[in-house]
Parts: sequence; structure tokens; C-alpha cells
Amino acid sequence: MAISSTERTDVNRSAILAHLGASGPASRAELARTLSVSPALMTQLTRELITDGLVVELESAPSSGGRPARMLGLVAGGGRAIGIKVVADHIAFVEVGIDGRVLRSQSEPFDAAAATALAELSDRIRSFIDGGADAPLLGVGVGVPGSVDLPGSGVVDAPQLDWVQVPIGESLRRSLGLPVIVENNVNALAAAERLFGLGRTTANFLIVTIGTGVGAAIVADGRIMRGASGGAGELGHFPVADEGPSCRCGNLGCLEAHISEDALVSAALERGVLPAGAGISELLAAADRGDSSAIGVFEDAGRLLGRTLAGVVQVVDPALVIVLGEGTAAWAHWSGGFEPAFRAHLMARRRSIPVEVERWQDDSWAQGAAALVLATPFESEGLTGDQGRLIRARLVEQAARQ
Amino acid sequence: MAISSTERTDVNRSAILAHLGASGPASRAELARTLSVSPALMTQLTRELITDGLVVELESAPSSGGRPARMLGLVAGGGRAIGIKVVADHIAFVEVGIDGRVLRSQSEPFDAAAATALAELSDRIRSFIDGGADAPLLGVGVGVPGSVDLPGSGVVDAPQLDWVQVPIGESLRRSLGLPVIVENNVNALAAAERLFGLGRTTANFLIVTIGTGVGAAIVADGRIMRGASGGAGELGHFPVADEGPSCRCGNLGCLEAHISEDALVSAALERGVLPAGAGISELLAAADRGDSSAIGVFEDAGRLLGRTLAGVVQVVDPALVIVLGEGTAAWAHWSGGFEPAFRAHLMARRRSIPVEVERWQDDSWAQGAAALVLATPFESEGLTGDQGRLIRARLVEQAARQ
DNA sequence: TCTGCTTAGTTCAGGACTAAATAAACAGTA
DNA sequence: TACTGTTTATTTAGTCCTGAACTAAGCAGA
Repeated sequence: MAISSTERTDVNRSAILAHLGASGPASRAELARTLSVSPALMTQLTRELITDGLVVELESAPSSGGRPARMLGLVAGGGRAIGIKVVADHIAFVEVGIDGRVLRSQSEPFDAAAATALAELSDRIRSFIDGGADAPLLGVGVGVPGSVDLPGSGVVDAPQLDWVQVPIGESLRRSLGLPVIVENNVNALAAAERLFGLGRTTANFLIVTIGTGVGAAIVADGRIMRGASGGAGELGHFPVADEGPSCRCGNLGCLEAHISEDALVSAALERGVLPAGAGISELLAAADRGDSSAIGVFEDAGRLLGRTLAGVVQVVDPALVIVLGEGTAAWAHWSGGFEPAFRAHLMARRRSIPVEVERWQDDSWAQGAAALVLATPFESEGLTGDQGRLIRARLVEQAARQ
Repeated sequence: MAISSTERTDVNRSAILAHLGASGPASRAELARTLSVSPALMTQLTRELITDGLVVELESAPSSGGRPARMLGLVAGGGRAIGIKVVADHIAFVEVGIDGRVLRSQSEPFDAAAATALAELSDRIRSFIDGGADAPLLGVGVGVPGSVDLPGSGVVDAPQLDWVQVPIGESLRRSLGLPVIVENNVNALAAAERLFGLGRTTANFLIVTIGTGVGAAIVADGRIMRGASGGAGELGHFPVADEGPSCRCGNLGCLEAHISEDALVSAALERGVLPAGAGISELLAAADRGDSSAIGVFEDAGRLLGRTLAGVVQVVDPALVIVLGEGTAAWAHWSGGFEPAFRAHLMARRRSIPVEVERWQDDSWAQGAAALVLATPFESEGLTGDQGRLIRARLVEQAARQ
């Protein structure tokens, strides 16, 4: 059956579908409030979606003093999206449903610096897609450790991958024939958090990641802050001292050079806490069994992160801080240093800002990348451009082909 | 004559007027591009404005290969706005034209902590207004050293003024019977810079102020970033060390406690550079006549500011940094410390970001506050609410009463 | 049971806006 | 001089969306 809407940018229709997919059934009034459109328009749009067979009316919800709401739900099995995490030595894939849940995941070694990296990447994605369900595929999200000009364009600068102005978006788009959204990996996490996590109810929050590197993403007024060149959130290279260990970025005194996993291991080796050749997992194990020197290494890192993050919170004024990343496995040990330093350096008015540490999983990065695709229906304009339009079209058409 | 438009929110009409007032005559096509609406709509809107007698067609501009543009200009003498700077011990007023130029200014002692401060403030404003021109008054902008819930509401938290949740906006609105916009003073500068200054051509920039305090404002995607509680930009309380001099905010190691004017004077006294009782002007004078110890005090401050600001630039990713404030008088001396520290701590990709130091005048703060009023026609929604609507209505009606 | 209150949803009229086609008015060029 | 290309401005037809008025459907209390 043909969809009644023409080729126009139908942000609202797909936002309704995405919201129903992500948050479950909702009433018209609720949808109108959430997407901030008038109830009148919502009536009209849902009518179209119902006659198009994409949405059904469910049971009435119990009344709360007024006319009971008639709930609306998705008809289709929902779309799916692919999320990809790219780092220097491996790639990870996930396939997620429209509600953000992971259906399938996979991880492989990969040489990002190879000359054939782009072609290789495309092949790997293709074969991952082929192994998946046959539900309609909305698009592919890619998270990279670097800055991206625009998510819908996808030109990447990523020193860690040896990438300078690599047009990965354009390249994948052509070879895959699918909508592709590329974004900095921490920003991708922020998109996921905004859609499915704690950010759903908070329009101003800060994401901080710890692990092999240190990163941040800023969400202000519900929008991910990208900065002039898509490079906002580079917390890892915040200088915390005039001198200090040299960072892989070439500068001295970067936060990351003090508290990345490699830095912690170096510190532990220097202090004789670990035997030569040991790594971060040994350090964590030592701390876990109560080795106070090992715990001290984490606490020192926590103190430095706490102080620096306090400054960033003063400047950015979020309502919530979310800590993520592989390093959160050791958060219990960071915490003893982080909490006092963080709180002590905040202004009185901000001192009680909540810091949430969410459970971290191996595929969280890739899951974030997939959220880039699932978030596009909600953005009224701009960043994703053509790719956003394509994803919306796919979402609206998904059930029509049955 | 009655204005054809009803009570609806006519953002575009007033944005056209404001743009013509601020930037001078422009063609329809130019206006359409600047305000990002279709040429068709611009034809329609300008026709209304012309028949309403608010805008006139001027000479044709010389062609650049196509049909020559017919320029449009304002008919009315333009509106005016009042800007007010409030600090602990004095207030400053300016009256500005619609192009942002200062017509008149005044400064008086004032006790912000007094119980009657609000009533007093209102009286002073009233008498300043009465002394002014009789051009239509669009509204009153107030800049405060603290955080404001919403510019159109105006509830202020300002430790420096001993103000806790003071509803200055509501209060002034009632007593003056005029639209009142209240905002943090550095954010007000940012609004002015965005309208009339270097920010006109840059959507992502950072304002930094040095002087009695240290502040910042962040403009991202053309919008002033306010944070969750309107307190974004508190650069002064960025912790730069675990310990350190205690700050008036109560914490230790704040940037402001190291590089505010008071801190510089203290440092100079400690080092024996200045005799007891001397102040910042003596320190500047000493540096100006080449006293290397005095210069060293400024350079140390510059180094610390440079390093911290480099971090903020990494996190926020602006395209431009603008330095303002009373302290810029001594910038030549800061610079020797600032430049190397700032550049050395930036990632290679950002190292060439321009830092502009603009000429500072006594009434710049108040001028910024006035810009809050002049900027309202351009914001399509939200922050200023009713006050914005009132200001727009006044702008559109300004000439109709002739 | 009736009245008032609250919330949900619909209808209708009309305003804001755009895309596309067209006209107008130039510059450059062979 | 006619032709091409460019930029500006206008007209037209129609889309998107909202406000206001209204209906629908419950609850709570007199």
C-alpha cells in the first residue's frame, strides 16, 4: 500500500513511531505533550498512521479524573538499526531493536590504520547485516574516537586511528546503500542516554567516560553540544598541570595522561604496586583484594578527575553527571578519591549534583552508535540532513510493505 | 493606524525591523537569507511593513551580475532600550538606540544588599528613563553577577549581591510597567557580541571576562548556553589546584582566587612589588613603566588563565575566544604569559584558534544588558516568553503612533 | 442522580510558511 | 545585438500547524 505522505520531511510522523517504539504505548495527549505539538495535529497525524496500518488503538487507560486516554501502539514488528564501534585495533557491531535493546552483537580485530580500512570496514558491516533478522533496517550508526564534521556527512578526524579528514560516512553510504550516521563515540553514548537512559528526563547533563581514554559529552537543552568543529567534549586533553607526563596528543599535563588505564598502570609500576608486565586487570584485582597501594592509585586518579570535573560542571552547569566506560568497573576504588575532591570544588549551590555510574557492558559503545540512528526521527532539522530524511522514510515505510 | 497583525507571536516582523536597525539597510533577498525564511515570505512581510509605514524602499543597489537589489530601510527613528549593570556597590545605566549605540549613560553608588534595594533600584531606573529621549522605549535589560532562572522571568541568585532567589524581573516589571529581561552579566555581553560584535559572523564562540572577577559565556550554535539553572559559564570558580588561596565562594584553589584583580594585588604585595595600600591601578602603572616584577604578576596570571582556558576550549570547541572586562587594560602584560601557555595546551588541530581582545569601556556591561532587549526579536521562542512578546509588540507598534 | 470538574480527543477556520514557476533587471560574451 | 547566466522579487497553489470551540468520558461530592 502506498503511503499517503509525499517526499516531504515528515519529522512528526516518524517521531511518533520512534517514541512508541522506544517508550511503549502512549495516548495522543501524551504524545502531543512529549513531542510538543498541538493535540489537534496529533489527532490528524495518528489518524493517518492508523489508516496506513502503522499504528493501532489499544485498550483505554484507566481515567485519572478525566476522560480516559485511548492508548496507541505500534503495529509493525519495528525496525532495527546497526551500531558500530571503531577503535584502532578492533570493531564491534550490534543489532538493536527500535526500543534500543541489543538483539545481536559481535566483535572482531581490525586495523584502522590500514590503507584498505574503509573497504574492509564496509565488507565486515555488510556481512554482519546479512546475518541478521529480516526486519526493516533503518540505518547504520558509527561511533569513532575523534571528531566528526556533521553526523549526516561523516568526515572524521581521529588521531587514535590515524585518520585525517576520512570521509567514512560518504564511503559507507555508497558501498552499503543505507543511511549512515557517524558521530564521536561519547556523543553517541549521550544520544543513547538521552533516548533510553537517565537523560530521558533531564535536558542538561554531562557524560563522562573513563577507560583507555577519558572523554565527555555535553547535552544542553536536550541537544548534544558539538562545538564549532564537532570536537566538543575533549575532556581527556584538559591540561591539569603546566608540566607532567606527555600525552599521545603531544602536549604535557593532559588529564588523560594522568588517569587513563595506561597511566594508572604506569603509576602502579612506578610505585612498585605491580610487577613488570602486569596490566590494568591486575591492578584492579589487587585493589579488589584490598591492596591499599593499588586502591591509592585509583583514588589519586579519582581526585584528579573530581577536581577537573568540578570545574567543567561549574562552566557547563548540568543537572546530572553520568559516568560510563570500561573504567567504571573500578569505580568503587575511584570513588574514595573522586567524591570528596569533586564536592569540595563545587560551588555550594551545585554541591549536591547527582553523579550516576551506570552498568557498563562490552557492547555499550556500539549500542550508543545504534542510538544515533534511532534518535534521528526526533531531531527536527539540521545535523543529519539527507540521512535523517532517509531514515525517517524507512521508518514510515517499514510496515507498508507487508 | 492599527497594526494588521493580531496578538500572535510575530517573530519575523520584529526580527526584520531589528536587523534593519542593527545592521542598516538590506535587500529582501539578504534579509531572507539572514533570517532563514523563504524569499516569498519576505516579500509578503516587507509589504506589510511598508504599508504599515515602518519600512521604506531605498535606492537600488548596484548589480553584481543579476537583477539589482532594492534596499529596504527603517522609517521610524528606531526604538531605544535601557541597559542596567548591577553590582554590589553601584549601578550603571545606559540608553542605547536600536543599532546598539550608546546614547546616554550614568553611574551611581548603590547598596545591593540593602533591604530596600529592589524598590530603590526601580526608582533609580524610572528617573533615568524620564531623563531620556522620547523615542519609543522597547524595554529594560538588567545584567547581574549571578545566575538567573530565565531571562524573561528574572529570579536571581547572586552571592556577590547577597541575593538568594530574588525576583527582580517580576518586581521591576510591575513597578516600571515595561518589559524587563534579566540575565547574567557575562551572558549579556555575549548577546551584545552576537548582535553587534565579532559574534555576528561566528555561531560558536567563547566570551571570557577578566577584572574584579573572572567569568565566561558560551555561545553554541548561535545560542547562549545557560545550563540547567542558568549558571553556565562560571569560569571563575574552576579549581586549578587542590589547595590554594580561599575564594569568596568558600572553596580553595578557584581560578578567580588566583587571577582576579584583588588576587593580583595580593600577589604583588606579597612579592614586595607594591607598597602597602596600593591597588590594581598602581600595579598596572608599574607594569606600564616596565617594572619586570609587576609584569611578572600579570604574566603568571596569564599563564594560569591560558592553561585553564585551553582546557575549556578543548571541552567546548569554540571557533573564537573574545576577552573582555576591565582587566583587559592590562592585557599587553597578561599576554606574555597567556599566549604560550594557552597554545601549548591546545590540541594541534585547535592551536590556531583566534583570541580577540576588544576595547573595553566603562559602560560596556550596561550596554550588554541593553542588548538583551535588542536581541529578543531574533529568538523564535522560549527563554524570554511574555517579555519577548511584549518587546516585539512594542517594536512593531513603534512607528504606528505617529 | 445531578452538577461541576478534569482530562482526552475532534472539528473547523484560518494563519504562517514554502516550493515552484515566473517576471524583472542586470552583466558578460560571442 | 541576441544569447546565456545570475540574482532579485513576486505570484500562486498548497502544506503544515495552531487556537478556539466543542464533544466525549470519566470522577467526586452534594
